[in-house]
Amino acid sequence: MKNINKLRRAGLRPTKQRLIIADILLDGPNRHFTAEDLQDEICASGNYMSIGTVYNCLKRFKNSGLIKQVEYSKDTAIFDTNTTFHHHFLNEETGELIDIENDKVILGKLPKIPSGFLNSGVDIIIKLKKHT
Amino acid sequence: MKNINKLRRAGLRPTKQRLIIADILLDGPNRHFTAEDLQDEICASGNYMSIGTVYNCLKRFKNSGLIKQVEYSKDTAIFDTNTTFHHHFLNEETGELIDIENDKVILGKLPKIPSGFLNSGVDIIIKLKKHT
DNA sequence: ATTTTACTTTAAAATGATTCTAAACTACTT
DNA sequence: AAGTAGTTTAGAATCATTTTAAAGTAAAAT
Repeated sequence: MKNINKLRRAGLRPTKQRLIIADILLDGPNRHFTAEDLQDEICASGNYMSIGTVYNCLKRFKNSGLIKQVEYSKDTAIFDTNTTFHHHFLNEETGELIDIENDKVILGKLPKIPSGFLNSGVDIIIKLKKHT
Repeated sequence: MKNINKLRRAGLRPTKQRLIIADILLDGPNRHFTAEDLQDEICASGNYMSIGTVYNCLKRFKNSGLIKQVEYSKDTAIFDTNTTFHHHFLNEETGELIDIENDKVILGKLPKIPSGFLNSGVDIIIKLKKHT
């Protein structure tokens, strides 16, 4: 149960609800999920949490760097427990995302950054369709 | 007034409403816009169109290849009159998008595509913040 | 240990973008 | 000119997300 410390280190008050979420998200393998997915898992773990709290916690976790949010999701927000700098494959048929670790991609040529601005991050999405 | 032919070639019945939108979108320089932006422009041109029709037309225009939709927009759908294969700068503070033509970026190394799938397109977003 | 204070959770209402519905309309075909 | 298939419309419906205001709880101050 060291998630209480993870929360404290992240500057988050370790409430019962945040610990439930931390236990679900921060120990297992990386994954992509929606707020509703997480609420279902909370239920499956024998707990209950209002959807408002789920959204609220996810926002705090994100702002504290415990999770990330995938930037190019359409209708529903998708969160990501992989907080490293990385990219994604996107299965266009199912919407499923697969991580691409940063060292698997190299940008050989970059455009000139508009003057007055800095490059603050590159997101690459490789869309996939089924091979015929 | 050859937009009537552009619509016909795209397989769209050239209704009054679609022509109003085509005149606004398809003649000037490229741009990024939301459904609401477009409705405002329609008003400014002295016409009226229900927001449902604006959405409906945008969907048809998109499916016919007359416009594109930017894939990684958050809350509001952003459309793009630039139908070439290209990428974007994203001003993180304002949400403003700037096109990056395809030949300005080269991917020097690509990850292995998961087996059973084909690469069906790559989207690159370079986020920008103001230079301090 | 008790009180205080600030932050958190909750259910429900509110919001905002988008889609759907069913009726009225219009472009195209015959 | 008449038929029919596709389109527009206002308004209702939907869905994800945020806000609200009250009740609850962790941490700080007494």
